[in-house]
Amino acid sequence: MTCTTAPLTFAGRPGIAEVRCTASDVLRWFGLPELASAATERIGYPMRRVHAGSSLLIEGQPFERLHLVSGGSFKCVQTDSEGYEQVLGFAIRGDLIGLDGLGQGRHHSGAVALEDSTVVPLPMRELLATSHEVSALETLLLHAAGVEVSRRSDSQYLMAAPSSEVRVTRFLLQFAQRQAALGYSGRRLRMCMTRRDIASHLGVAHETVSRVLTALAQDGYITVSNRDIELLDPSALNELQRVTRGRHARERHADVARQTTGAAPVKRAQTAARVTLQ
Amino acid sequence: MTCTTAPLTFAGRPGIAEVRCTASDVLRWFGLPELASAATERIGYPMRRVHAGSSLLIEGQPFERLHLVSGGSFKCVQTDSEGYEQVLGFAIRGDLIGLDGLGQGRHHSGAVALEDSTVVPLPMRELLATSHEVSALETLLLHAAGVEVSRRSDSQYLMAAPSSEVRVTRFLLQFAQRQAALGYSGRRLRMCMTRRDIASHLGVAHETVSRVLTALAQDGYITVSNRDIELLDPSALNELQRVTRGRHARERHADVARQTTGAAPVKRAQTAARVTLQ
DNA sequence: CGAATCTTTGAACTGAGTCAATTAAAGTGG
DNA sequence: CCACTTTAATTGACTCAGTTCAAAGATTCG
Repeated sequence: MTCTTAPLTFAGRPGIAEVRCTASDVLRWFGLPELASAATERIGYPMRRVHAGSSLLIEGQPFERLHLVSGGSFKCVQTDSEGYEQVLGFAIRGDLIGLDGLGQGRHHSGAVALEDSTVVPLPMRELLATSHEVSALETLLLHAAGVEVSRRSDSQYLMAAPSSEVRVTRFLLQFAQRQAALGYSGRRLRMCMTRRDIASHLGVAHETVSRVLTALAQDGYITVSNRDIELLDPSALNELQRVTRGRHARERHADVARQTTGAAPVKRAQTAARVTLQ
Repeated sequence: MTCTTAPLTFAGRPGIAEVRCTASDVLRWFGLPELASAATERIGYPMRRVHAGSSLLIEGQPFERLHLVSGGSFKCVQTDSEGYEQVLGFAIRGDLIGLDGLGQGRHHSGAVALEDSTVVPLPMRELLATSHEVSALETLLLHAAGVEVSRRSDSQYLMAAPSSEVRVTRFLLQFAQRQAALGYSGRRLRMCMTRRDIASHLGVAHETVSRVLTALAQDGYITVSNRDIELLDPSALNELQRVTRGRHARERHADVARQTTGAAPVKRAQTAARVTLQ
């Protein structure tokens, strides 16, 4: 809930010089290192810490700056009139938060830190002014917007999946891919969000997320240890994920299960068999 | 599938001068009339016709221009490896199509005309060049990106709804709102898409869309005549739409049904009664 | 170390998906 | 303009995946 507007010092200790970074750093974190130049090297931004659980952005707030996540992670949420919190997505290092504000000058969604995190607040006014001289920043902005739209498409694709098993699988693969793109392991995942957050994002009950994860683990596709998930068989997961609405969803699924029967433990194999028999 | 790249003449008749519009027109259609100026008046764009059922954009195509819908409507789709067509959204007059291409320089989704339509193709290269002098175009671009992100959030909210009844209701209300914003009636809706398209967008079976619509009609909330839908009781629909995951969804629903019992025909009232009794 | 939150698991019920069949609408071509 | 085909929409019957409710572990955090 706290959202200090005054310039923050690192670790919240006043008197210590605040940590800063350059526009070049921003471009590199965002994934456009080739745009860094002497000009961007001269532009500096202060950084800001956000503690686990506190809000970086609140819905309805006027849009004044974007935030680049330089460390940690966030969930982007929209709270409806009943108090239900819809998770729209998760932001990790390199992601820009707040682009929805570009439309109406007001944020339509909030952002909550999932762990202690750091961001680079980028004042829009300044950014726009500078971008006329330094075209790299203009490119950054448009590129970011495009990436955000694409990412939302992916989320829509997630949520449209016919079965919750497919939804969870798609989510795992997408998350793994993003981690891999940052240079982390695409197999050993540390999930920074709760099951409830995942459930909200996928549009299912949180118990279902739990059940699907244990089911996938029983099939030998993954291992689950609390928030640590390892993808044992990404290609098999890829098959699972492909199942779509309309065409023989169950058959396909059975096929996949059958292929891995050797590795699949008893309980789950029965399910597959029962399905196949019909 | 056809996607002519050569400059088109109106109604496809060669020899007739092509229909053009100015950047001022574009700004007005998009909803930013206050940005039109003498400068934008001097910038001209040709327009293009797209026949019902043909593709304006194909997935994977390199991103070269945005398209402003000046008449008609489109569905934006993503086709997965199994051939299943996921509808990401619908574009009507004033909407910009193709913003997802800003990210990777390549379109991740396609666009298909739902009826005979007209668009204004805006070449990105030209747009970027001009925007350095005419800031209205820069504003347009950023504004459009923000609106697009917000719109996707709305879609995610749609798809996350716990029951298909809520999903369809939210969709109707959102669609009505967009029509109203364009100056059309927000009550009498002409749905330009098929039930299947709606179903895909909401992540439900197309039969379910049909059933929900007839159910809503039986309750007296709407009337349905093929693609013409009239919202009889928007405020009641608003109540329905508010139902979220987790808290007494059924109770709430029953409450709503009870309020309108007077107007509600027999069959549906029974349903409500049964629910209330539990 | 206790409180709170998160996670898992079980049991029961039902909403919505699938399959199937009929009706309606919209094209198509003679 | 009217048969004919094709596609869209509705409706019914049946079944199961997933929600809800409940309760027991696990983990985190003051």
